[in-house]
Amino acid sequence: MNPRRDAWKQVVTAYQTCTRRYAEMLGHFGLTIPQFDVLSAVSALQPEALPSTVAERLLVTRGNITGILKRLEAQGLLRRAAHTGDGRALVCQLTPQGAALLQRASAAAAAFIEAQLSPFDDPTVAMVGNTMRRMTQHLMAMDVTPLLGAAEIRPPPSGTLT
Amino acid sequence: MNPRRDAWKQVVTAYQTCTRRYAEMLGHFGLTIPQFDVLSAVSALQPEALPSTVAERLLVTRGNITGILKRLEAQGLLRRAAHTGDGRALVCQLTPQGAALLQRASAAAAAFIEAQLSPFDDPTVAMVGNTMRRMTQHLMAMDVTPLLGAAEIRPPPSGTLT
DNA sequence: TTATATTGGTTTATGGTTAAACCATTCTCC
DNA sequence: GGAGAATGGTTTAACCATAAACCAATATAA
Repeated sequence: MNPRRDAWKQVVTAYQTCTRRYAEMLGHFGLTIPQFDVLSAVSALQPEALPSTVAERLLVTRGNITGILKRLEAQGLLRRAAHTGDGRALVCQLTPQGAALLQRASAAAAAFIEAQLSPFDDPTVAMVGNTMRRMTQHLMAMDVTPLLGAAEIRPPPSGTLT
Repeated sequence: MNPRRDAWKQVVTAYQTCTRRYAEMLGHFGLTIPQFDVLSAVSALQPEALPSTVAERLLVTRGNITGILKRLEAQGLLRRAAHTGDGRALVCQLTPQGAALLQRASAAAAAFIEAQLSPFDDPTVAMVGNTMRRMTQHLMAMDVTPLLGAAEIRPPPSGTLT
């Protein structure tokens, strides 16, 4: 119908399709996407990978990271130890198994993206990337209040009913 | 580092940024993105909006839809009634409040996408959309097994420890 | 018709996500 | 040194999502 809106819909569909295939691929390593992302971040942030730094890097909340780290630790892929010198902080480190798994999963992840982009030539990829970079900038600066009509009188749902 | 992989990263970032702002916008109407999507689907599927049809349209599982419909019904935006003629099926219908809310939220959603795309001219938007459409096709057909190295010997996590 | 398969919907278990409240520790600054 | 702010981490409540098991009703087929 609207060709511009439809184009954005194609972006959404491609992203979602990619995410499904990517999750399927990482599943072969026993990892979810967030678990792989956290392992990667911890590895990249050595030797001082604090959970809060990982959260900031991945653009998620601290509370989110807590659970993922807990599960990775339960799987023996990662250890958390008290930070010497700051009683609040934890330091995360990959176990040898975690490091080995990450290495294999990272290679597969890189190959996945290569394969995903393989039908497209460099100028096309660059043009898409550049457009998306500008779009992110624009989205972050965008003011949504003028889009709301006179309609935001609805209170957030109060009572909780399962 | 790798310019092609970085370009895809820009797509991911733009999508995630868009999703955050979009959720923030719909929050002014007391809706989450999945709730808005379900309301839209139910409206579009009148007069025979079965939960399973909604799930198929939104590319999510049936079990997912159950909970969202329950919450929308608890908010008085939607009703579920037994299907006359098929004892298994339910028929979903928006309440007057649900229909009114959807109309206002839909207008805002359309305006959001317009605003999001406003910095870009038609050829640019069309090029991105077309590339993404082709990418979706390619992703769906892609075989991931050759990307796995010799590494998928890892069993899915067995024991459950919170 | 009766056995079997399919279909529509829900539930359960696991996991990701947020916002908000909270605790302990550290930092700032008077 | 001590009051108060800021920081690192966890917990809780709410929601979304999946896969798998399950139930009831319908459809298929023998």
